[in-house]
Amino acid sequence: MSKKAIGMEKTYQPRAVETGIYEGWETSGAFAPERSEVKKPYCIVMPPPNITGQLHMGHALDISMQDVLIRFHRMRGEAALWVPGTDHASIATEVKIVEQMRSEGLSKEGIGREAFLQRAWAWKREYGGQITRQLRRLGASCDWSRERFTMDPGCSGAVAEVFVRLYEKDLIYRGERIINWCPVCRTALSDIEVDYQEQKTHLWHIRYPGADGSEGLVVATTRPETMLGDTGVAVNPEDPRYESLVGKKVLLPLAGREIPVVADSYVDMAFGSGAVKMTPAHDPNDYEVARRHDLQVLPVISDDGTMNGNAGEEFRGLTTAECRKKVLAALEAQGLLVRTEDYAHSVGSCCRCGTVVEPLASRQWFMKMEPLAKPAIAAVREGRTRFHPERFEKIYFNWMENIRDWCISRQLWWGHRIPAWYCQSCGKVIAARETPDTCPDCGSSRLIQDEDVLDTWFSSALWPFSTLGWPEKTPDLDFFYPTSTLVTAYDIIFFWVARMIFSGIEHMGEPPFSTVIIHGLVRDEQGRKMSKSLGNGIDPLEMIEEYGADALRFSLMLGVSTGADMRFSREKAEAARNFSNKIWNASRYVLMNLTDEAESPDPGNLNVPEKWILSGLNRTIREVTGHLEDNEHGLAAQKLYDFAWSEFCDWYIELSKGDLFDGTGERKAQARAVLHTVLSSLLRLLHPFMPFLTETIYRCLPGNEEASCMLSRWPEADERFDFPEEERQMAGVMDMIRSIRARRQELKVQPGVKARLLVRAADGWEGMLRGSEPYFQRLAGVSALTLLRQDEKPEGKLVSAVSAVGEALIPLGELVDIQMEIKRLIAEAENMRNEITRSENKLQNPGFMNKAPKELLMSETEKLERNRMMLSALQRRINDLNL
RNA sequence: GGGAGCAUAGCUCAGCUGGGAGAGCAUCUGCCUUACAAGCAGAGGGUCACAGGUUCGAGCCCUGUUGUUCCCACCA
Repeated sequence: MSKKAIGMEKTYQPRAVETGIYEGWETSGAFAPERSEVKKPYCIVMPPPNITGQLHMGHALDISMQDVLIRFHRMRGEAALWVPGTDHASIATEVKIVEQMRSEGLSKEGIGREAFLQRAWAWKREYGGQITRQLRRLGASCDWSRERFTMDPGCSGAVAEVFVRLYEKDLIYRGERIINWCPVCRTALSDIEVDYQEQKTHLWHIRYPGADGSEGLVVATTRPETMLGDTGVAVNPEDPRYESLVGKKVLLPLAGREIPVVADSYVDMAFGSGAVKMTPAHDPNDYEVARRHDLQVLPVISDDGTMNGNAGEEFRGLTTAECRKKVLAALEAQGLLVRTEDYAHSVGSCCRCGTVVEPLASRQWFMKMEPLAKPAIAAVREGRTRFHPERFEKIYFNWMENIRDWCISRQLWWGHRIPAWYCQSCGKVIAARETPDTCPDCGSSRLIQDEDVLDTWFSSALWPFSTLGWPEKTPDLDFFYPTSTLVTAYDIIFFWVARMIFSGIEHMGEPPFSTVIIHGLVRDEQGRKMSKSLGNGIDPLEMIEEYGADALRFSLMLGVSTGADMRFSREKAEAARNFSNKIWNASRYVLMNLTDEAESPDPGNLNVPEKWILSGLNRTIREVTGHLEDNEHGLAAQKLYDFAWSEFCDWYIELSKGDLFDGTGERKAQARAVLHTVLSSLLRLLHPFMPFLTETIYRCLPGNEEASCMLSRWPEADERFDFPEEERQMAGVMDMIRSIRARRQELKVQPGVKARLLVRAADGWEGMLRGSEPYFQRLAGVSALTLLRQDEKPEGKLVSAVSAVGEALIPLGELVDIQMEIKRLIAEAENMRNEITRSENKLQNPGFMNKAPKELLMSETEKLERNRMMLSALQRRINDLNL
C-alpha cells in the first residue's frame, strides 16, 4: 500500500488544504509566465472588479472561466499571463463614499475636494484588497506581480496620453448638447448609463392661444412642467390642420411669452394633436429642431432638479413634480387644459442611484465616435476579433453602426481629472500630459484645470494595453499584445468590449484580443437576478466555505453554456461537492493499492477492461481538449464528469478488483499501472476546473513528491491505447464481471445487480435496446446510430420501422392561475414530506449512523430541520391561497 | 417599432454535422458491498410548445403560429 494513502480522510476536506496550496503556488512565482522565444504567448486581461465591493456569483463565474483557460494553456506549455487588477469605478465608488459620509453627517462639498479624495484613496486601500483576497480564495492563478489599478500612475499616464492625442486629432471636443443629467449624483451620464422603464402617466392636451387672439392650437405633452421653457411649437409641414399657423406666433400660457410655430418633418401628424411644444433645453429632439429653426434654448430646470428663475418666480425652487401639479392646476383654472388621457411611456433613470434623469443642455466633453467606430466594425467583420457565441457580433454591429458621440466628462471628484486647462487671460484650452506652467498662446500663468473627471470607462477602454505598460514600449506589451481571449458577461459589451476594441485599434493599431467569450448572468434558482434587495443572492464565499472552491467552480462550469444565463442553487454546489468527493475516494482506492513506484502499463498485455478504460481515456482527452480549444467550458466539464464517474469509478474500478485482489503478480502490476495512468491523466484534465483537489491528490501519486499538478503537462492521447471496437468488447468484460461475482459469492456477498444486467445481455441485446442503459450499450459494442443491426446498412428507401401510436389528444382545458399554483404547491409539499420521511429514516438507519461521517450526520440533521421549516412555510402559503 | 434568445422528464438543463430521447436533482424499491451512505444497484416518469413542409427517417433543417425572456430605439 502506498504510504500516501494512509491518513487520507474518508471524505475530502477542502478547508484543510486550499489556503496552503494557494500560498505555495503564489510564493513559488508559478503564476508569472516567462517571456520566451520558444513559448507561445497566451494572455487574458481580467475585467477589473470595482473596488466598491464584494465578490459575487457573477465574478465567480467570470473568474472561473478565465482560470480554466489560463491553467489549460499554461499546462500546454504556453506563456500564460493573466493580468489582474481593480477599477476605481468613478461614479459607483463616489456614490458609496457619499452615502458613508452622509451617515456621519458629512457632505462632499462640506469637506472639499482634497479631503474627499483622501477618503476615496483610503476606501481603495481597504476594499481593493478585500476583493483580491477573495479572488485568491477562488483559486485564481493570475500574476499578482503585474496587478494594476485603473488610477495607478501607469494607467493614469495612459489616460492623459490618450486624451491629449485624441484632442489633438479633434476626436475629443468640448461642446454644448443635451445630455442625461442625474440630479442626485449631480453629473452628466452617457447614454448607456441610463436605464429605461415603462411608466404609467398621462398625456396632457394644452391649448396655446394665438398671439393674435385666435384660438391657436393644442399641444400634447407628458411633461407639462417643461412648458415654462418652451420657445416654439412644431408641426409637420404636410399637416393641413396647421398650414395657416406656420410662421405665426402663439401665446405661451403662464409665461405669457410669444413663441413661433415652425414646420418640421420630425413631427408625427398621427400622434397626439400633431403639434409639439418645443423645449430645446430639456429634450434632445426639441434641441435638434431648435437648431434647425433658430429657436432659443431656455433652461428652466437647474442641476439639482428644481425649477430655476427662468420658469418664473411663482415656480422657482419647486421640484419638477411639484411644479407639474402647480402648472396643471393653473392651466385648469384658465381653462387651457383641454384633455387628459392615460398614457404609458418609458422614463430614464440613473443606473447608479435610480433617480429619474433630467435631459439638460450642458457644456461637456465628448469623444467623436464615427471615425473610431469604423475600423472597429471592420475588425470584427474581417474576423480579426471573434465573438463567441457569434450572435453577439450582431449586437455589437448594431450598436457601433448607430453610435453617437460619447459624453466623457463627469461632474465628480473620484476619477481621472480631465487633463485640460483654461487660460484665464486669453481663454485658450490646453490639453496636456503634464500640468502646464504657462499658456502657449499668451504666456499667462493663470491657468485653471477643468474641474471634471472622465467617465470611468475611459480608463477601462485602455485596460488591455495600459496594463502592459503603454505608452511605454515595454517587453510585456511587445510580447503579450494583442491579448488572446476576453471573458465577460453580455451586459458589458457596450460599456467595455466595444470601447476596448476601438481604443486598441486607434492606439495600438490592432484590436486588443482575438476572441471574446460572452457568458450570461448568474441567476437564482427561479431565474431571478440575484440582488441585495430581493435577498436571494448566494454568497460565493459562503459556498467556498461550505463546499470548497473546487465544488463552486465546477458547479459553475457544469452549468455554463455560452451566452445564456444560468441558474444557480445550493443543490448544484452540493452535486459538485459530491463529485469532488467521488474523485477523492477513487484516488484513495487507487493510492491504497499502488506501490511506491510509478508503473506504466504494457500496451501489449492488456485485458479487455483495461483496453476499454484506456481507450475511453483517450477519447476523453481528445474531447476535453477540443472543447477547451472551442471555449466550451460546460461541455468539457460534462465530459469529465461522465468519464470520471460513470466509466472510471462505476466500471473500471470495480473491474480492476478481480486482478488486484486475485490476479497473478503480473496482472496485479498491470492493473496498478492502468489505475495510475488513468488517475494521473484524469487529475490533470480536471485541474483547470478543480485546482485544489487535483493538486492535493496529484502530489500523493508515486513519483510525484516534488511535482505540481498545475505545472504538469496537459495529457495527450496515447495512440498505443486506441483499440478497435472488437478488442474492447463485451465478452471479455463479462468474464471479468463473472469473476467478481464469483468472488462475491465466495465472500457470501449478494450478487450485485450489475451481474443481472449482463445476464440479460446474454439473451441478445435487441430486446434490451431501450435507451435507458447507455453503458450497457457501450460495453456491448453497439453503435447507437440506428435501430438496425450494426451489420445492416440502409439500402435505398426504407419503410419506417416505427408505427404510429396514440391519436387521441386529451384536452386539458383552462385552469385558473391560482389553482395551478395551489396544485404546484401541494405537489411540492408532498415532495417535501417525502424528503423529511427519508431523512428521518436515514437518521434511524444503524448502517447510516455508524458509517456516515459526523459532518454528514450534521448536514442531514440540518437538512431535516430546514425542510420541516420549508414545509410549514409551504402549508401557510397554501392556506393563504385557499382563502 | 427593430433585433436576438428560449420552449425536451416533477425541477434545472444537455443533446455538435438529421438515425439510441438523455443527465443531474426529485420520486419509488433494495442495500452498513474490503474507495466513496457526499455511496451502490434497479424502477417509474416525456405528443421534444403547436401546425404544416423537406426526407426512407426530424428534438435537430424550412415556413408559419403561440407563449416567454432579453437587448436596442423611442412618439412629444
